[in-house]
This record gives sequence, C-alpha cells and structure tokens, in this order.
Amino acid sequence: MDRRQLKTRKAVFEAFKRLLGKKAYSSITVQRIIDEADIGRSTFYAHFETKDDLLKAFCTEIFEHVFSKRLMKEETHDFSSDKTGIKGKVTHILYHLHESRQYLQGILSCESGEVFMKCFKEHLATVFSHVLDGSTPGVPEGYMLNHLVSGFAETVRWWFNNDRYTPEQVGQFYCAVNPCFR
Amino acid sequence: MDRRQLKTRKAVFEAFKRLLGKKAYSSITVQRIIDEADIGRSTFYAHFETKDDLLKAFCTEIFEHVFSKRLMKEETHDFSSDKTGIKGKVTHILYHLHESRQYLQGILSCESGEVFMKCFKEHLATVFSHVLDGSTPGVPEGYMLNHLVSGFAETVRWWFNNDRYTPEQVGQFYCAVNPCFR
DNA sequence: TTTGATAATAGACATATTGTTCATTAATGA
DNA sequence: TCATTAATGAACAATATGTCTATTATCAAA
Repeated sequence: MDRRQLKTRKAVFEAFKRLLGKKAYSSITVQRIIDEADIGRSTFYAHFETKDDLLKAFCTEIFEHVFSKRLMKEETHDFSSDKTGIKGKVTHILYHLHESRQYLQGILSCESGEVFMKCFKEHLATVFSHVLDGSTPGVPEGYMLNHLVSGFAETVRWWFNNDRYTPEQVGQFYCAVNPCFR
Repeated sequence: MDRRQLKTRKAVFEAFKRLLGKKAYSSITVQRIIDEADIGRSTFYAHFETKDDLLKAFCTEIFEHVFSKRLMKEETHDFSSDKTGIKGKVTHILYHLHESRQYLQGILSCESGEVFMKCFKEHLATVFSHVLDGSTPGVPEGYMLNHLVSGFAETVRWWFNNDRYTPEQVGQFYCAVNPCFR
C-alpha cells in the first residue's frame, strides 16, 4: 500500500482515538476529525464514505489485532475444542481490551457502542462456536451461541464501568455463570 | 394535561411508529417526523428537545406499560422473591414485546437499539434484583445482576431475529441457561 | 533521474438539517 | 365570556454533509 495512504489512514485513526478520549462518538463530527487529523476534506472522503464507515474500519482493526491467530494460539496449548483453552483465550482478550480502555469507553458510552459490540460479537462467535457441543439440551444451538457471545461482550462492558478487577478475575466471573465452562 | 398537548404527543408517537416500521431510526430525520405527524416545526420542539429525546420518551412509555405493576402482578401469585414467579414474569414481558415487534425492530436494527436496550435493562434490573440471593459464590452481586439483565435483553434481541418460537419457548430457553432459574 | 500514475490538497459548491424566534391564530377550561 | 396556553408557519443563522475541481506533491519503477 502506498505510504501516503497509510500515513493518512493512520492520521485519521489517531485523531479519532484522541477525540474518543475526550468526547462521545455521537458528538464527534467528520469536520472535527478532519481538523484533528489535519488533512483535506476530500482526503477523508477518499478513504471513508461516512463517519460510521470509519468507526467500522476502526473496530475491525482493533479486533483483527486482538483476535489474531498468532496471539490466540499463544494462549492455548491445544487448538481443539478444549474447555480449559477457553479460559485462557478469554483472559487474553480481556488483557488486550484493557489496554485500549481509554478510547473504547468513548465508543461504548453512546449508540456507537452498538457498532463496536456487533463487531466484537462477530469475532467472538468464531471463537465460541468451536466449544459448542449441545451441552444444554432443549435449547437451540444458535441461542446458546448468542448467549455465550453476548454474555461475554456484556461482561466487558460491565467491566469497563467497574474497573476494580483484574482480567483474570473477570474471566473467572464469566466462566462461573456459564456452567459449560466450569 | 391539555387535550391539545396530548393530541400532539400522540400524533408524534404514531408518526414515529409508522416511520420505524418503514426505516431505521438513524435515517429518520426530525423533519420527516414533523411532516408525518403533520404538525408545526416549533410544535415538535416545544415537546421534545431532540430526536433522541423523543426516542427516550417513546421507550419509557413502552416499558411503563409492559412493566406496569398491575400487569406484572397478574402473572405471579406470590410477590416475594419466588423463583417460579420469574418464569411467569419473563413470559409476560415477552408477550408484550411481541405485540410491538414491528416498530421495535426499526429501533433495534441500528444504533438506536442502544437507547432501547438501556431503558429495557433499567426496568429489568428492578425485577431481577428481587431474586438475587448470592446464589453464585465468588461472583459480585452487581456482575450477576448485569448478567441476568443483559442476558434477558439479548435474548429478546435474538428472538426478534429468529421469529419462530413462542414466548413460552423463549422464556424456557432463558431459564435453561441460567441455573438459578431452574 | 526521469516519468507516468496515483494521492493529497484547498476551496468552492449545492443541499439539507438543526434548533430558535416571533407574531398570529385557535383551542381550552374555568 | 375571557384569560391562558398551545399550535402555527415562516423565516433565520449556523452547521454539516458529500461532491467536484484544478493544482501540487509523492510515489515506484524504468
């Protein structure tokens, strides 16, 4: 990719992060991002269609990092649907998200949280679908997966509002309320 | 309250519902609501500060109906923290939400879902806090409450995307994955 | 180093939306 | 009947959006 493009993209993301640390997503305008990133108006629109488009790209980049195959494998000795592996993966994800706390809160604080959570859940679904084995009879698989995925996503949201626990503790809480992970 | 005010308020809500049945919240403008409700621009702003303000008022009205003390009591013989009562209450809520399916989907389809879910969860918290009795040791009460509340809210969202189950069945699923309700 | 291709730029543009104000008209209920 | 309150429509400035242009800077490859 062209260096100029990478530079612009990075400038926008950095500006976006800085703004998210200060105010909620909904109150950030494209104009403000352009000013903060110090780029031309037309440059922004050459890269992103809308502000929402930027948010999506931003979330995707975060999660591609957090869920990268390399990093995920580090946490688990076994690549199969091993139950003990889940706890390690969960803690791994929590550690990474904690690093990005500051600007993630700007996203989670308002309606934009919806976009973030959706993206988060899509990635989580690929992780959890491996450990689904009809463990709860009488409940559709799709429901169970949704329950595990959104349960974890909501755990993260709760954690961001109650920042007095370690990633290990939070992982523990999550596994405690989901019998299939105990 | 003045009849004229009630009439205006109702006209706005009805217009809002109609629009939500056709398009997502984010793409509905104040202007469009004004046109649909057939009221003056200044009239709208005399009632609501912003579009988000209207959404909040709208959600509040829905939930005040669904969670009304009278209706909630019908579903449970015992008003105490009875476990069997929960299943009845849950099913009751599901029935009511199903009636409003059509326009609720317009809200849930995009970022406005966040506002709806927040309001929903606030009401749910008052219901579930009664049945919380430290049943899961090693987990903070706040976490447990959040888990039950958001778990139910997400169950509803899932249901709206998988509309082939009855309220009873969905209530069953929810109770099945939360051991403390079995 | 030259060169053709691509990206960034400033700034102007039409368009749309927002929220406010105000003078006028209509409905209310006591 | 009458004082009060709400609705109206029209106009308003302010701001944001997305598009387009001609011009300049940067790139990678020959």
